[in-house]
Amino acid sequence: MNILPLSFYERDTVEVAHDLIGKLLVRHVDGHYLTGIINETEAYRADDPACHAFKGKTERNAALFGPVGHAYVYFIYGNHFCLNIVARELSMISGGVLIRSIIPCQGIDTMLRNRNYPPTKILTNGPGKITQAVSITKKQQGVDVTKQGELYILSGVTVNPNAIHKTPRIGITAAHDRFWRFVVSPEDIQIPAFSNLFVHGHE
DNA sequence: CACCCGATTATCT
DNA sequence: GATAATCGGGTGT
Repeated sequence: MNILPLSFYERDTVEVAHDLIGKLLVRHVDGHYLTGIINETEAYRADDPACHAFKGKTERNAALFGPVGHAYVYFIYGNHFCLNIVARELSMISGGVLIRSIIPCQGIDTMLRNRNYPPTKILTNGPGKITQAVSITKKQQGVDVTKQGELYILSGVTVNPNAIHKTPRIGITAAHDRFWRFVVSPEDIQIPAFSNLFVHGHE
């Protein structure tokens, strides 16, 4: 179980979005580990009208132009935070991968409390739900997820490529011909019984 | 389960 | 002043 290195994120944004499926998102907060397998992502590339960075750099989207492997967090609809990981080829000026859904693994009790006890099935199946469940706000703006700290990503599990579906991205009208959303149903992810998915720390 | 709609505010024009 | 990479509650099938 290894942390994903910088080089993982220094590739085409769409490729990284695809490859993040099956990886383990780890949030370490208040002495608790809150983790889940990433099962839905979307790519947003600089050359793409749907990307926040398409029209250039602003205060809000600045992190998208920063170093790869760092978090870009934005606030939307007056209520919700959404988590992206900056990823791009060196030739691209910006780009990021929106984490849309995770399968809760560790710290489910805390995540349930953070979300006011919904059915576990819908605990973290949306970008705004994930950030609420694992306590991510703009305080995590720019966090380096290639370093073991408050937020990072581990290698996770292997996913059958045939189980990963490609669709247009959710909630946008621009560039609907780009199938840059990647999703796999929880049933199609094998989580080994005696897996090393459990993250251990000093508690 | 599918669709519809209102809430709520940081950010940009 | 308008907009938004969403959510949850409501209604109807």
